[in-house]
Amino acid sequence: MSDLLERLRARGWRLTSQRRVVAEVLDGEHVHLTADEVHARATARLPEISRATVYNTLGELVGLGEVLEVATDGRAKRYDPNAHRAHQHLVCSGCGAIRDVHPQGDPLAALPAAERFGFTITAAEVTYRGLCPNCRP
Amino acid sequence: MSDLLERLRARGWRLTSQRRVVAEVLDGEHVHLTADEVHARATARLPEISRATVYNTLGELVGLGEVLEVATDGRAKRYDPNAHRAHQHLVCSGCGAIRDVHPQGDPLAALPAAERFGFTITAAEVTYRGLCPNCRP
DNA sequence: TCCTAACTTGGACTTTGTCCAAGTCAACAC
DNA sequence: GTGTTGACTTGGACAAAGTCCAAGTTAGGA
Repeated sequence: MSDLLERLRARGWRLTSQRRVVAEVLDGEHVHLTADEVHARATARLPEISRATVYNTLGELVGLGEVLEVATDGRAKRYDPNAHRAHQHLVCSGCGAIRDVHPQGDPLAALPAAERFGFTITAAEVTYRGLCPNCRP
Repeated sequence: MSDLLERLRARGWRLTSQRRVVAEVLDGEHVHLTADEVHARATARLPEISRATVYNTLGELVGLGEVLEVATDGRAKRYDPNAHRAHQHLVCSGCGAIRDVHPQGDPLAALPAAERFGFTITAAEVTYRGLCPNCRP
């Protein structure tokens, strides 16, 4: 995590307490928080941090490629700090739990040229849906 | 499309002019309209149709499996009437254009049991991202 | 220690979607 | 046809998620 702060400083980021707290909240594996959840956890450490700053900081981290934006349900976006290892997501249709998963092969390879309609394709995002052990009937 | 109206009637749907108009607006291939776009087009044919009815009707069509909900960008959901042929989506990062595409193989097969964390997986949604011919620099 | 551009703040605003009480009407029975 | 009724529609209020801005604050270089 301090790696992250170092990288950001190296890119000219001004290291404020607000940004530090947001970066700390987003530390770990299988972290997929909404902006509001990030704000709630950040507030626990820095009570006066504003919603606008959380949104700004998340947007900057996404722009820098340090955090991924994940839209699994059409509701609030989620922020995933695991940006440096390619992965996909497994989502429980019952409780909304999210896990990072690593499918075999390159999902891009499954799309033949004839199905690309002249697009220059750069990424493939896969969302697996199902029921987690706790939600299974 | 009248097939659709027949199927719906057979399931006990009351066939109102509002529902008919929404179903007509959602006719075609590569249709991925937001609820607001559906409302705008429906209003052109039936000026007094309300937003609430458009949302209700779209929700019912999704519940009946006649229309798919697609969340490609964390903004407004899109509604895809092509629900009876399995397909994935190709999205232009520049202009937001969406195409239905048909990758080879079953994306579910790429996820090994060890990566399923005890989930019962029922679906895999793939979003390919890139630039369409018009948006390429 | 000072300066200043960059950052943060709170609140207003927008977009997208949901909910509800009251009014309307499609479809069935006759 | 006509009447009846429960399902459907409506407009407006409300909620959730996110954006924008002018004014105040501050990190970090000089």
